[in-house]
Parts: sequence; structure tokens; C-alpha cells
Amino acid sequence: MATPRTARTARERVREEMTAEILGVAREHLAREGAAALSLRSVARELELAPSALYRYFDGRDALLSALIMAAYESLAAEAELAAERAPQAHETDSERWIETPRAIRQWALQRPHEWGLIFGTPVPGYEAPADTVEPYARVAAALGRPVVEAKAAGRLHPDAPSGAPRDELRQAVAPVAEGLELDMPVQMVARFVQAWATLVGIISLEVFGHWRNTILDPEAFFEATMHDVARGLGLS
Amino acid sequence: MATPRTARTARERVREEMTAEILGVAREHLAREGAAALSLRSVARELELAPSALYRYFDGRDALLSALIMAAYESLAAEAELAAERAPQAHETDSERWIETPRAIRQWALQRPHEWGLIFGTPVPGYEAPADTVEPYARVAAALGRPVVEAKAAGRLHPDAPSGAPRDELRQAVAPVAEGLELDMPVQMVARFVQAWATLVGIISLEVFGHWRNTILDPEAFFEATMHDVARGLGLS
DNA sequence: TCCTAAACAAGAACACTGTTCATGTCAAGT
DNA sequence: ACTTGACATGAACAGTGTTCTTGTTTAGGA
Repeated sequence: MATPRTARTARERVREEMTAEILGVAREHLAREGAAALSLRSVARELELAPSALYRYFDGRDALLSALIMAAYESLAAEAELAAERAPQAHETDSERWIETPRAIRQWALQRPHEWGLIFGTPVPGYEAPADTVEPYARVAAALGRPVVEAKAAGRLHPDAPSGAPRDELRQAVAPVAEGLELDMPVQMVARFVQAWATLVGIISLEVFGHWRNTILDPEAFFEATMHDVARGLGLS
Repeated sequence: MATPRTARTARERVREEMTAEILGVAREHLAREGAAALSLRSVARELELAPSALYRYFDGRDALLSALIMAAYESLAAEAELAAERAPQAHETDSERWIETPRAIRQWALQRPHEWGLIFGTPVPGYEAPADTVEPYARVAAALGRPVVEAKAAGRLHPDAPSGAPRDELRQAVAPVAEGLELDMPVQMVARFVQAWATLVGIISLEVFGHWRNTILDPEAFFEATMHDVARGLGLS
């Protein structure tokens, strides 16, 4: 209470700097050689520290990796939000506005393949705390959903009604999405939205993880075409 | 040439048995604790062998992992083919026939999450030889494409023509798929097929890697609904 | 002002890991 | 009968994550 805040921050400031520096080096190693090759000792070496010293800042290798995962989530969310924010002014059609966010996400992934893998690839053994990741995850979803709700609000949404009756199981299955994004629309449309998300993640993962070999010669062209198709499926035009 | 084949196989047979046994134990460890935790020494322990003995059969840990990857590819391809083979007799509609293969692939993945991760997750540092994986990969694609080409041949394919002109970039981008599967159809339809593949991989990965938390409460219902929608997009009914 | 308690950093140690090498052993083929 | 090759071993090396004990510095209260 009575502790002078400057003195206390003097300690904490250097601590924060240190943790940031550690995280930075770790991020470099991750970007260069991947998560599997991330070595606590090697980042300690680069920082000219004893390996044991890092345990003051991170509980161990798993904790360090978890921090990197969280940072990746944050970075991706920020990028998606930024794209969604400037899309309305940059484009005329709802379709083009929507695609701007998928584009940004793909670009983000291509520039940081290992961090993409950290989020959407094989889960690391020292699991990620789902509690912390749900927030940035929701931000990405919100960024992706914004153009849709805006078009809907403006009465510019013209979905081609999917066949079949809205089965009750499906309604319950996608309930969290409908509520979380406040998507006031038919269940099938909410399902289409999640489907779009799956398609987006699938396309990017297949490209980033090297599965387009002998399949897709021009990933960007295919991505563009697919996203336009998906946007049309969402009712955007 | 003059070597008696029985004697020669006597040697080779025990060798094959040994490699199969090693691979089996490795597969168990993989299924139990994941690829990251796969330890050469621990499988040697379980086989009551010296760690160095394994080097007679596999060039090292990476080679062992590569063998597991190849085995996973083979297994997945076999499963997909099996499903595609018995689908025609089991169902009436083209849509239901097509979905049988995605269903089988999902089931395969859910039963072997780590092997799914080996194929579609973060690539392992000791890379996979793409030359060997292209063949089973094509088999999966063929299994997934068969109902479509059959429906097309029977004149039962009624795609809702996608908007926009078939851009030339897209045509070149998806050319290998069109040729490899002998899909004699508009470029957009070939693109739709690859898009279906991406959606399938995306949905399964998101489920298997645990991303449906707080998003999709009933993965199976959502999967079924989505695949029906995708089938409709492919022109199947 | 001094002193105590906490935070920091280092070093040694332990139990692992993958990989290599020299050695021994055994069953084939000439 | 002998030699060659495949097989299996054990020891060793360089890594790794993690823990514990030892010092050192620094901040906050007496």
C-alpha cells in the first residue's frame, strides 16, 4: 500500500523486460526451427544465462511454449481485427469486405508458418490453457463475422436457402456461435458461417503444411476463388 | 540368382517380422503419447533390445517416424477406398453415397488422432518424403471423387453454376486435380471439389485438435450437416 | 541507518534423449 | 571348415529438461 510505486516498478520493469527478451528470443528460435526444436538451453545460451535462470520467468519449457501460443493467438486476433476494421472503407461489395479478413489471416499464416502450426497444428503435449485462448479466438470469429452481421443489418444478405429442415441437433450444436456472435439468423446460416471458418482453416493449413504439392499450382488464385465462393454461400454479394 | 529362395527368405522373414514388431510398438507409443513423445529408447526397452540395435532396421528416430507417417497414409487411403467401394450399394442418393467416405475419414481420424496429426498437423522436422505420400494421397482423392464422376457419367450432376467467369489462373491452379482425377467438368466444379477437400480436412482437424471447445457442442451433427451442404455444392442430390 | 527477507543468477547434478563406435556372437554360403 | 555378413550389445558423447544448493544483489521495514 505505502510502497512507492516507482521503486516497485523498478524491479518489475526489469523483470518485464527480461521476460519479454526471453520470449523474443524464443519466438525467433520458433520461427527459425519450429516448435519441436525449441530448446530452453539454447535460448539461455543466446541470452548468456544459465539454463536454470529461466525458471525464474517461466515454469519450464512447456510454460514457455504456452506463452508463445498465447502470443500467437493475440497476434492473429489483432491482425484479423485490423483487417476487419479497415475493410468497410476499402471496398464496395460485402463480399470483398468479408474476404479481406481471410486474406489477412492467410498472409499472417504464410509469414509465420510455425506459429500457425502452434495454433492449428498438432497440439503440443504440455497443453494450452483453453481459458486464455477462448478470448482471442472469439475476437477472430467476431472479425470474420462482422461483415456478415452488418450486411444482414443493412438488409443486403441474400442467402440461397439450404435444402432440408433445420434439424434440432444442428440448432443445439451451433448454439454457442449464434449467441456469441449475436448472429440473428437461421440455423443453417450459422452453420454456414462455421463451415466457412473450417474451410478457411483447412485451406490455409493445407497450404502452410505443404499439402498443395502436386495438387494446387497457384495457391493464391485458388484461395481467392474459394473465398469468393464461400462469401457467396454466406449470402454476401 | 542361384541362392535358394527359401533360405534367403528365412533371413529376410525374421527381419521383416522384426521391423514389423518395431513399427507396431512404435505405433502403440504414438497412439498413446503422441509423436513428440515417441522415444527410440523406450520402444527398444519394450522390445528388450539395446537402443543401438534398432539402427539395423531404421536409420534413426526420424526414419522411424517417417515409416509411421507412411503407414498412416496407407491406412487412411485403405479406409477411404473401402468406404467408397461399399457406398454405392448401401445408399440410394448420390449425396449419401458421397458422404460415406468423409464419414469414414472422420471416424478414422477420431480413432487415431495422433496419426491424423502426423499427416495433417504440423510437419515433423525430419520431413516426409513427398514422393511416397503422393500415391496414397491420390487414392484418398480418388475415393472422394468417385461418386462425383459416377454421378456425372450418369447425368445426375446438377451443380448450381457458380457466379463469375472461369478465370484462367484458377484453371491452371487446379489443373493437376482435373487431370489426375479425370474430372471432365468446368473449372469451378473442380475447384469446388478441392474446396470440399479443404473443408473436410478443416472440420476434422478442428475437431481432432480440440478447437470445437465453446464453439460446436455436437461435432457429429455439425459434421453431417456440413457434409450434406458440401455434397449439394458439388451438385450431388 | 542497518538488517532481514525476497528475488535473482549460477553451477552442479540427475535422468533422460538420439547417435556412433568397437566389440562380440551366431548363422548362413562358398 | 572357414569366412563373410548380419545381428546385437555395451560404452561413450553430446545434447536435453529439471531440480537443488549456493551465493549475490536488491528492496523495504526496524
